[in-house]
Amino acid sequence: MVTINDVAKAAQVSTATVSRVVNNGPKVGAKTRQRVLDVMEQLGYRPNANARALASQRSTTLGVVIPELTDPFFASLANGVEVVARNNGMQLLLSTGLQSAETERQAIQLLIEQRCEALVVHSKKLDDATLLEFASQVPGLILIDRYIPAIKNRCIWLDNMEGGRIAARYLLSLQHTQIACINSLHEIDDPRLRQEGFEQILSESGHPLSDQLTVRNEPTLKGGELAAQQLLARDTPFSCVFAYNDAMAIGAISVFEDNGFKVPGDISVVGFDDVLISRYSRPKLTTLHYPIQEMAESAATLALQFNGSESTESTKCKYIPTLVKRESVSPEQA
Amino acid sequence: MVTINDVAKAAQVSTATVSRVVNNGPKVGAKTRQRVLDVMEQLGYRPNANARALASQRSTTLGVVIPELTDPFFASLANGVEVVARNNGMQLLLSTGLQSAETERQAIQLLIEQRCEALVVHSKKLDDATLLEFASQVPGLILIDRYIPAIKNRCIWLDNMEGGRIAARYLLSLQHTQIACINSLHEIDDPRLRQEGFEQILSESGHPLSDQLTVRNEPTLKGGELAAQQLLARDTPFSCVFAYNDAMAIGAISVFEDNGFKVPGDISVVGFDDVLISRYSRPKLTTLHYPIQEMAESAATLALQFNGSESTESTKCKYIPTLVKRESVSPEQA
DNA sequence: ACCATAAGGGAAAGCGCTTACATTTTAACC
DNA sequence: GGTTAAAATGTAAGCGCTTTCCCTTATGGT
Repeated sequence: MVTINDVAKAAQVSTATVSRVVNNGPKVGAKTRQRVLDVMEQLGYRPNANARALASQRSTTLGVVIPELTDPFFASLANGVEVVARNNGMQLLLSTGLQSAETERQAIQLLIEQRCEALVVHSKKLDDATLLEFASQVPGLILIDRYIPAIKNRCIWLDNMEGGRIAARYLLSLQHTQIACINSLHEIDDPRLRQEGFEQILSESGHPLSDQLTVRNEPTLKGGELAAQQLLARDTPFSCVFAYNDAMAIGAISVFEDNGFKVPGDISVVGFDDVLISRYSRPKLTTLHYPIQEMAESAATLALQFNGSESTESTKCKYIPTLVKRESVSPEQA
Repeated sequence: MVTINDVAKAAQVSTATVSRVVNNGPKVGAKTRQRVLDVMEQLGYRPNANARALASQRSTTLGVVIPELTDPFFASLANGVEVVARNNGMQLLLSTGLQSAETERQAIQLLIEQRCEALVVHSKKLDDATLLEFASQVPGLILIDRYIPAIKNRCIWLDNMEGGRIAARYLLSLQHTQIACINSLHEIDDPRLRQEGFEQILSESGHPLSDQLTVRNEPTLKGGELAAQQLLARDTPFSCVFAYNDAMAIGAISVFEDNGFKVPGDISVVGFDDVLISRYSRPKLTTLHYPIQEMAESAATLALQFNGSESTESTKCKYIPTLVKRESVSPEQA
């Protein structure tokens, strides 16, 4: 590969001047600049980002850790970070955590080794202590979808509990009283918090959530199908269900319909996340919008400025999901 | 950040020795190694990947260029590359091309500047000449979903025409004769080739594709809906449609059903790509499986070995889509 | 004991840049 | 034309590593 030296020689200037041209720095005469530019073009010069990063002590990469790329939810998250990277002329370095603490740790470490300018981390498996440790080592590290009080201004998270409340209020407002809940069985905060908020409102309304109508399963399409079957097998009537996420909701809907229940006619279903498929499904899914891309963008922006100055405490950290009414919920018509 | 020098000093060895330990190199005694390891641990040493890349002239990053992250198809592609990266202890550097020639070019250039060890590029907008130019500059550059004869062993592509043929044969085998086609209006090869293969078989069978039953639109859910409406408005009866991709297929299905046609009862629909949503849709979509993740893995592997030695011509470059029969197609029952 | 040999470890020269500082050129003014 | 300040360019010291030699010790054979 042609180096800055080759360019310097060919253009009969010092490497310093070439460097200035490359970085659009000042203090370069118009003629010289043009000559250097021409030589660069002609030689096909591509500055070595590694050397640049090393010499300048700053890099043009933005790192992001997500569990997996193929989940549309995380793809949106990565996308949000990518948008910010692009807007700042940076590159996206992506590592997947694959749902295991050890891979999550490795992913973060690798990104640190790459000396990313900033890091947006989605970690559910690593414990607070480990994350705090990383955060203390890396200034531009921001956690997304996670809340750790000690570094609360470096966390961007969704108010899951409020999400549960919103769903509950909505269902109650439509006169539903026999309410079911399909939750994830993963041992993370989200399922717990969503259900907690949900139950809270139901209890307050005098229609507490019945254990009979609460089931857990994998937070996937398949898991939703199984959960729906369990629910049906309980033989306790219900007119609506609050699902942990859109995938489970859609899985559940297909089982309900296969069993002769119309959605939303006989059973209303509300999902969570509002990922793309909720718009593709039939009926289109009523769900809680999780503004993940927006959150990711804000996380990345925050990460970038955190790295620079420690100021600007103004960023919004807590996001509230919003209800998106589509076609999978109707008033109770008993 | 603590550097190799700090470690060397603390462990009372030279940086060369530390380097050897880090790289698991030979020529370092067991005791020394352990001492260095301890110091590294204690100081929280993280080798600087940029410096490493610079000094060793090889990097641990694998670059990938895709149009966008949020499209599940491309997410799978990126995922395939990520898998290979992970298996080789490397990192994924991702750039999106955003469907424009200029951004595609920039994306590639940026990755070159990062000195990725290998590059998997999905480009539809850049012309052959530009791509050839890049390919000649970067040994480890592989094109995916694209075929350029001059560098055919560095291309991994799908036989779109054969895909069209397979769809056509299948539909014909079910006695369909009034056949429609919903295609993408993008000016790239894929739509053209798929339709070409499709038409070829139909013509051979004596039931050539009618212009009346061919419509084009954006290759999206919305585009599929619009296309279906156009088709319906044509007032020419048809019993099945071959859609450009799953999104269009699903969009079309919803319009058909909204207009009182049962799928597959009245109208059969076959999609293309077999992305996740095709399994979430109702009815589940019969479609042509595009083994994009597998192709991406193979592309990344190829890219990596190309970079090393120029040998191993054995890689499979052409992939054939396979028919996945699900629920959106039934025999003609006229 | 003696020397050959191998094994462990160090010195130092880069890798391709950036950048503070020094130097030269140019332009501007009286 | 001479003086200066400003503008343009060059010099060179790193950035944090890797890696080639080279040197110092053990080791073992005789």
